[in-house]
Amino acid sequence: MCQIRSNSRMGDMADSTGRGGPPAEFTPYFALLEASALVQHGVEAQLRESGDLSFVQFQILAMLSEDAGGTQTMTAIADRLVHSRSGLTYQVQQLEKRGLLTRGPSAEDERSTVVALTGSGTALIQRVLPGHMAVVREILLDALDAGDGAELTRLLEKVRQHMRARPPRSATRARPRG
Amino acid sequence: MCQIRSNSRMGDMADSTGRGGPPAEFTPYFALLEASALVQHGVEAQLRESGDLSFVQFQILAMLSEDAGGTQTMTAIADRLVHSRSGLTYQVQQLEKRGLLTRGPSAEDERSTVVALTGSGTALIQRVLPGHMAVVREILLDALDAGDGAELTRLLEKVRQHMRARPPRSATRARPRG
DNA sequence: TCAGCGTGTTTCGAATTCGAAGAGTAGGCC
DNA sequence: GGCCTACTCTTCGAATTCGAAACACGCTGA
Repeated sequence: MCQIRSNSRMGDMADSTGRGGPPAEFTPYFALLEASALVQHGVEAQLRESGDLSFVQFQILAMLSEDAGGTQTMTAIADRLVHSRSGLTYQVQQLEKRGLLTRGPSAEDERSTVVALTGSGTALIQRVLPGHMAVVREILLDALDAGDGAELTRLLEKVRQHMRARPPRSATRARPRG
Repeated sequence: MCQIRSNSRMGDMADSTGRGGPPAEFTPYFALLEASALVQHGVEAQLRESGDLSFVQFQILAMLSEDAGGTQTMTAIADRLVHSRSGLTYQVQQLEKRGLLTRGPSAEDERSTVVALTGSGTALIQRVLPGHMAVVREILLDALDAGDGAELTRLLEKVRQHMRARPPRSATRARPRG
């Protein structure tokens, strides 16, 4: 399991072009990517061991388990995860093979596929969840006191809203008019 | 390009097991992963358009261009990126095919492979870099004022050091005896 | 010198990912 | 009704990723 070691020298990137640029400005960029990668790796190991789930699979099951009904359309799931539609189709198929969820037609919109958690799926996610949360605490939250956690959330929320506001660059490109 | 939509309800995960757990505690976790994914997607699109590079490939070239000599061993690169050794071998091969870098034996340690940037590689990274930094500013840094950026860096640095301090969970497993 | 272990890298097979293309439904407009 | 655009999902092929195993070198100790 390899990981980003340090980002201090990455800040010198600006030197390559302008020689003496403001590298400090980009430190949050590298820090963000590195921290995220480290967290995700740590979490993946635990999920694999405890429930033979990839992080993506866990996210799908966890998202379904949030709602009482435990049903979502493919699009609703894809919009919240970082995977392509085709990639989601693949993973949902895998989970369906294992009997953790089912797929069926939607009553409201016949184009849609409704994904629903099964009893096995519910049981698995509930079995995995405590350990998952423990690992998240261990590798991430323990590094922060309450104030830091709130501050980090506030900053990342700003970032999220900023990025959500701009077009995804490759989805639903600017309509010809209006 | 699909992305995580919201994380507010993911916080209810705790309800699935304990019913009424402290979901707010885990908000930084989801916010971190989501923000990172959004940033990375935005950056990838630009790199693909401007230099036909994946994010990983860009990272490799950028890391090499940091040092004046422009040489690194495979392990040194892998330790700083989030890819397996085998994955790094693959990507370095791709870049070598394009003439952006070369591989050769190390004088100091004959087990090592030394990766060096070529003139083409240097030219490419310097051509791509300004646009890359512009996109990073646009999608990430513009969301933060100077103080926020510094604060975010401080928090992520805490997280990084915390995570770097613990064993990677699957590398160099606990030795049989001290 | 030889065995044995740790380290550095690549090869190999399998799993996962994406984008583009295809099939089908929804809704607006004539 | 018929057409056209938008939306939903899946299939397909290609690229990328990983872990385990293989391979090679370096060091230590007998």
